[in-house]
Amino acid sequence: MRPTIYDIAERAEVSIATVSKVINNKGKIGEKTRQRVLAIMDELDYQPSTVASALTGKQTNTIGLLVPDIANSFFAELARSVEDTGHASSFNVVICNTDNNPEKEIQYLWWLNQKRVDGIILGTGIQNSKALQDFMKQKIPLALVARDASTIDVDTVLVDDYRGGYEATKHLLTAGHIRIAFVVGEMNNSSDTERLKGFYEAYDEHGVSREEAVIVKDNNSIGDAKNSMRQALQNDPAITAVFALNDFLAIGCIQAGKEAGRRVPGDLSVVGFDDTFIATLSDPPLTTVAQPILEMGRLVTQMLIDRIGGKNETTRTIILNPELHVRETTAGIKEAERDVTGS
Amino acid sequence: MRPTIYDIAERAEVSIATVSKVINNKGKIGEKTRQRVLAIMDELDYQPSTVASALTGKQTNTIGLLVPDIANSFFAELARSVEDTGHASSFNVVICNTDNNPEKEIQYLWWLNQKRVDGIILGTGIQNSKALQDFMKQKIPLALVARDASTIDVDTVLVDDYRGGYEATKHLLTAGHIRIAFVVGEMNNSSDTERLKGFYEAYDEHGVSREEAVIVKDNNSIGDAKNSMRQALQNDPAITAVFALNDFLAIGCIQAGKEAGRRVPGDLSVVGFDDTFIATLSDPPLTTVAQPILEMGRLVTQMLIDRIGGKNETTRTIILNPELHVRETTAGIKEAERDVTGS
DNA sequence: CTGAAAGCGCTAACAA
DNA sequence: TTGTTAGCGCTTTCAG
Repeated sequence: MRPTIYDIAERAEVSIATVSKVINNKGKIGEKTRQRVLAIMDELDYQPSTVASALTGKQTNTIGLLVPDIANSFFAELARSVEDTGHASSFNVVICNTDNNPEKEIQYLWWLNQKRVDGIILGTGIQNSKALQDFMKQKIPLALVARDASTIDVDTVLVDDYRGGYEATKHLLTAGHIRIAFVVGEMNNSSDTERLKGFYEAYDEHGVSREEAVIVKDNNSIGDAKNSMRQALQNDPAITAVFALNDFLAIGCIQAGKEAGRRVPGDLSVVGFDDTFIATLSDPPLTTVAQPILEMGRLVTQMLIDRIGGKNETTRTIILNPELHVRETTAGIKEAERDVTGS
Repeated sequence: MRPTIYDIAERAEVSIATVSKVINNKGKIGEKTRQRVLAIMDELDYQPSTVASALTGKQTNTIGLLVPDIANSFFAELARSVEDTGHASSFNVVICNTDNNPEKEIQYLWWLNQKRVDGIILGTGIQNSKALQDFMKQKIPLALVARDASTIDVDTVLVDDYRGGYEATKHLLTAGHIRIAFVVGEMNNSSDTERLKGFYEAYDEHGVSREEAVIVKDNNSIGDAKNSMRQALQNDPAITAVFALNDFLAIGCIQAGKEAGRRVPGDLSVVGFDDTFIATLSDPPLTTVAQPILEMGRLVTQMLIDRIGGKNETTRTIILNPELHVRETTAGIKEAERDVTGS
């Protein structure tokens, strides 16, 4: 069996209280006894049980992270950042894939609560806000990332989605594009709707009728985006640009464009969102609205840890600015026409 | 404060033993009391503390997963599979990013031990095998995935790397390629060396001198693979094909090839390894040796859970077959020549 | 500086 | 069928 504090105490001929003190170096203990205890702990490969100490009111040093799908690069990169930041403060992180399924979402919440994690980061929308309210009675520190939930009072880190949508669209409109496809997944969260608002705002500002915009929905997979886009291109050949709400969708659109004989960016400009590593892998490299993923992860995690530690009286919301990274999937419409006639 | 078993007992006017029994539905309890207790538990949002029950010898229902980097698609997909499988049996998973750093590796191992996780999946090499041996004295169930370690006796799931290397190379040799670049990262694990053996085996079998092969190393990042490959192509223009040990490296090579004016697959054929989702995103879609990632995750996790549950007396090793997925980055050397002359 | 003892929330005999 | 009680391994007063 694993040695316990009693084993150490016995071998060192001291009381368990003394051992406990050297473990947490608290109180005053003679240097000699301290060394002796330390030596024995080492000799027996002793490790204090987090389980036992948690029972006495101490932390579990574990936080939970809910995301829709860790296999999705955006969340994988976010998770990496969260874990790194947690690790730096001796926290472990438990990952939970919710698939945006409301039942899984709250199930995980309660599971984590039962395990007495010290805090939870929500990187996923919580569809069932009533259930969330209920859960919050448990008073587990919570923090939100990349998803807004103005109805509840929690620490939050997000990107200015409205602005991201605006910048991307402005980039396209300025290049002369009029008929732009707005490619979105389910459109079931605040990020999507905010980006759409920014999208329309740019239209208004450029004096272009919102009628010119075409909204394309899909089930948020690359394959489906490709199909929807192909469809859209058929129905409406006047489309010369697309703004996709994440890099995956954008790549699906590029594929659809190529298959439809459109050169990118010659005949079709594409802007994505997120700037995960796939944006640079794409051919051509994808112009996209970059979210500072690593920083977002770092910030939420730090906020959560601070709150766990009892700092942070009032809840805070940090809004980061997205940044348009212009690469090679966007071109001016003039250029496009020249290309077309020239060939 | 959160309600405890005492609160429930008091309100229900029964003893804590009774409450405990209904929680775990053990022993015999009258249907009436059972209902009453259940109702109260529900009313108070009571959740038994895993921490407390773990202290009495029960499981924590948590497993650890060590990987080099969750942001790497291969491991992200693996993690997803592990988490799904764990979830189905009510286990949560703690992720640990080791960066292949020996110190982080064992640190995580001990952390997890201290938290009394029920088992650990190693999806990363453990460089320090002496430290591992030491750790194993703790008798925490361990399982290995995607990495061989014949020196220690643990359940293992892996892919036949030798065969994967052989198949990929054979595909290229059969197509007429002779001078093939073998692009690898650090070459610090058994997978890499096994694949290399398979690579050479194919050379031998085709009666081609091993001298024709050129080994290209890099620091296992896409950018570095690109640089190394560019270099290699300059030094040795006779290279007509590359076998890269993962899809990232393969994409780096495609980029290098394109920049060097080589058409893919016209002037340069590329085969990757893993078949993560980026293989299909690539342009052109990447020919690659597919590892059954999801199945690997499912299998290790299930093995580990079985062992935790006390089944699985003897340790097992499951070897899965990789499968060459031929897509569009490989072409015959003849074809390539025709292309060149024809243009 | 060191130790005795109570208690954290739950499980599991063992009684009743 | 239900309750009493002794731990699980550790922290934390409070005495010495």
